[in-house]
Amino acid sequence: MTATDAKETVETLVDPSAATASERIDAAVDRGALVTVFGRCTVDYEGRAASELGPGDRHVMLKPDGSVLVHTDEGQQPVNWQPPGCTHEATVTEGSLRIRSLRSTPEEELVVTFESVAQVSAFAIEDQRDLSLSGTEEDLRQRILADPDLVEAGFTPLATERDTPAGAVDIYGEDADGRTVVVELKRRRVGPEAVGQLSRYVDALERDLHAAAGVRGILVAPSVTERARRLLAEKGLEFVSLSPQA
Amino acid sequence: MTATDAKETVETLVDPSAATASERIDAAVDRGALVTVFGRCTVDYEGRAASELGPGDRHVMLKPDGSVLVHTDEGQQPVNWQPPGCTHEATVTEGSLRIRSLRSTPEEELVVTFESVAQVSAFAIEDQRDLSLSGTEEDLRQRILADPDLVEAGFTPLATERDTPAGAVDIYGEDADGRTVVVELKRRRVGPEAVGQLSRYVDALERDLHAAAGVRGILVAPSVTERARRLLAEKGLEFVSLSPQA
DNA sequence: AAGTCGATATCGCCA
DNA sequence: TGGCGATGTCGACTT
Repeated sequence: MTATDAKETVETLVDPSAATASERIDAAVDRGALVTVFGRCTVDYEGRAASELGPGDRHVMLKPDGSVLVHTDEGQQPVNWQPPGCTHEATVTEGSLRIRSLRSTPEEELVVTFESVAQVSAFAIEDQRDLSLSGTEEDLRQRILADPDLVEAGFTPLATERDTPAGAVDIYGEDADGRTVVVELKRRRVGPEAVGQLSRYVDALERDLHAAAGVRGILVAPSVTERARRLLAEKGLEFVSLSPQA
Repeated sequence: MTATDAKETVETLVDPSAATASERIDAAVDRGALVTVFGRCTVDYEGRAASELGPGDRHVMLKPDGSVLVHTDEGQQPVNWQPPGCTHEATVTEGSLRIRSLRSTPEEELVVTFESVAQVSAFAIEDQRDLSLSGTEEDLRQRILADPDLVEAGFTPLATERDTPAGAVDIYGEDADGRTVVVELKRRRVGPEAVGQLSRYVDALERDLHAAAGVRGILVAPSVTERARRLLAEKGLEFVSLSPQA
């Protein structure tokens, strides 16, 4: 029932007993393997919220960093999970395989109880994880800092992440007339929330600087929704269409 | 190299050739199985953003609903993915297994190229997926509707999800003096963002109702950060401490 | 299909 | 560790 490849990178059990599954899972977790269990199970969670999930076929993944993912046949998101930093424990409880995952701060518990186990696999895994990602808000920031005229002719950035009582402003600067400008960046089309965010920063800076002259607020994004456009107009805020990519 | 359990719920290949892996993956996807592939691979993504991921050991999951998840040894979130609704295709390209996943609206492509394949599994999966979850914002709403005095003595809810030009208000009602009240609910401790949201609704309603008398805004959450507390005070908004659970 | 907002959001950064 | 905001956010619901 055990198949191990030449490099010992994978160990797989098919239809293991609860006792065998439990032993192998604990051993694999201890040696830092990524473990998967497929079978019919129920799931109970209690922590920030609480949930119960009745019987069904699920794919459970235990990662070396202490995270747990319970996946059904649908959805990109797991139906239940535990974040990194948890401790896992596999036991045989009333004849069934049970996997229990605990974390603290906040206290959270996830329990998966198997009615049957079709497969258990343990993978030796190593990864440099050097993901290079483009098209982010940071790329949009760099694009503007390299050429501030993209926002407006004569715009001069003075700081990024400038702190205010309402949070940090993406780009803080001044226009050709020397007026203070707050720029809020979004990598994609935005709705009312982004307007609210910009508005908060403008209010906070006007209070902070005693700027009776007024602080200009510019939302930079590829586009805005109709509702957002109206909110911008009502607040006297501006919009400049720009994408992270040229 | 093939192990199939009595119920044919799982089919697993260990160290398959690229050709064998490719065939079995396509066949399994076609029959609606959940497919996992473990091996050394690179990942390329292009769509809303773009990313490249160099060689490393990863666990790839293809779901029957068309989603793809690429997991490394760390993190609850996949390092790369594709949402439900994609079409998958496994091929042998230049001698290597390559899995390509496509979606439209927006156009997005994910390509996983394997240097080596340690294991391929196909799982027959069925699930009712009847998750019962408690401790949500909806629970907090129900708690208040059942006993409005929890917000304030004499508070009368008149509508939930009442629409305004700035979005839908969680609970819309009036106080003992007949003044309009907007209640924004949060299931957990909140920061400046929630204050901005409540503020937007209050502004929009005052404009909408020509309420010169003023609209009261109440944030209901377990707690608020210091910054949020100050923003509430500056905007003349109120806070009531309440959790989803009694 | 697009808009809007909740989420056990997660994740990364910074004080 | 908590606060704060971005995310290829996802997912659910409504229009």
